[in-house]
Amino acid sequence: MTGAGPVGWRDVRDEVLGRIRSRIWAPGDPIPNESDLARDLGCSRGTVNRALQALADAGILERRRRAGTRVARLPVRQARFRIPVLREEIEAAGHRYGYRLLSQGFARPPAAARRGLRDAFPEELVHVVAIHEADGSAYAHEDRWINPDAVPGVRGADFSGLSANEWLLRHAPISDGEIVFLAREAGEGEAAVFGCAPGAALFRAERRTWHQGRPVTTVSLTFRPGHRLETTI
Amino acid sequence: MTGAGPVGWRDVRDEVLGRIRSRIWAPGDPIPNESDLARDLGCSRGTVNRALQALADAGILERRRRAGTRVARLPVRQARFRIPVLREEIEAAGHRYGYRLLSQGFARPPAAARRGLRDAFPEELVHVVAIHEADGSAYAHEDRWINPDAVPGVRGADFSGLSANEWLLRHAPISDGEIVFLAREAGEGEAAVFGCAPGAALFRAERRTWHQGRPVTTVSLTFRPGHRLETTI
DNA sequence: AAGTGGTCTAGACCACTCC
DNA sequence: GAGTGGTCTAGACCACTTA
Repeated sequence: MTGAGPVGWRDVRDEVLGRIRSRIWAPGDPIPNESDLARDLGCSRGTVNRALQALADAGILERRRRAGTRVARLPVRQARFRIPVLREEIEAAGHRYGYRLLSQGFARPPAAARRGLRDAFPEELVHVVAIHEADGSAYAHEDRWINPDAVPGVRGADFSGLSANEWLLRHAPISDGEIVFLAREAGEGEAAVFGCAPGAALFRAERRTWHQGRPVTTVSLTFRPGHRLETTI
Repeated sequence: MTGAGPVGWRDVRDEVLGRIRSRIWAPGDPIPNESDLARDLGCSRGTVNRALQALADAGILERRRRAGTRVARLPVRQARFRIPVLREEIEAAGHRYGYRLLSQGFARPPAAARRGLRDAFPEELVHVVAIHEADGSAYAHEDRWINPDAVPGVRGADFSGLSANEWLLRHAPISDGEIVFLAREAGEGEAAVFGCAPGAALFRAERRTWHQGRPVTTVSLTFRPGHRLETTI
């Protein structure tokens, strides 16, 4: 390295990436330790550390104490996507957001919903069904169960004006969650909501969240036909 | 803070998270600057910086120079998922992986595929169609177009034994990419491959990748009925 | 103009792991 | 035991933004 100018961690990252792409360092190969790299690149070890951590975080490098740093054999591609509140997603796309509460109650969840919550939770849960609209037509159908033991005050909440999603964001802390994406054929109800044929392929996201081990909510969001979830690597 | 013991950046992160969850710092509120926090928590500014950067990265905080750090009003949930090579995904699930090349050629892509590649690319592309199997039955259908200008040697590559996916991982560097997930109704060909009814809802991932602005490959992966993409928040 | 986060440095100690 | 990455520190300068 005889490059001029300041050396930031992004420069180090790009330099390392370049050496990997040009096969100077091939998949599986060890790369020099941080101190040597720092001397080589003309910066401090801290800067190299930051760059290599970013690359390890992205799956390009594998690092282990004492064992050193290696180029990953099969670079694990990762993608990340934001999960916006539906209202923001719709408004960001330039459409007018609408919300219609179909039902709000207190009931025993069916077996399918119970399975999703695992762990312990009361017999009866708050059940909310609603439609999110874009420019007046149905955008997504929401079917949600909320554990009142984990969310104080949810029994008295009114979800006719504010969606349960946004209400929960403000009132229920969350520590963990999982999401499942799948394709599903429209049932009679969904066909009516979306004005499509029964059996049409719909995109669905099922989300379950916990707070410190206690199930908080499980929600199933079914999107109108043609919905696409886009993300960047 | 009168806590004893060493203060690591994870401790700082957890302390800040606790104050947010207990509403000491509510959504939209500004939090103290890094120097004050460091003095308060009994550590150096660098440690605070690392913790706050992690929280900002997770969407919990919003930070801007001069303007300071605030608790995000609508915490943007983010999910991240790994995109494993299909062989690994199938083997990790405990199944036997199989691969069948259906066709490999050189052709003009249809309009739909051309649109996906945007930018400039040659008239004719390498076209690969294959099936990935789990325990002998079809798991995913792959339809891929590869830009020979961006991937030297792809014209002579043989994808009958090694999937194009793995071949490309070893031979084609990638700088950017995008993925789209959607639900789609099975056509005649897919119904035959998967042994399902035409019109069944199938989960599909479309991925496009570039290297330094040049399109490398576009691939459409259609999964067998019932496929679920799972991820963690 | 001034205050904030972004980053680099040089040094240090530690945890982990492989030999 | 020894070498590696993980992390903390104290200080410094800079870039950006807002008042």
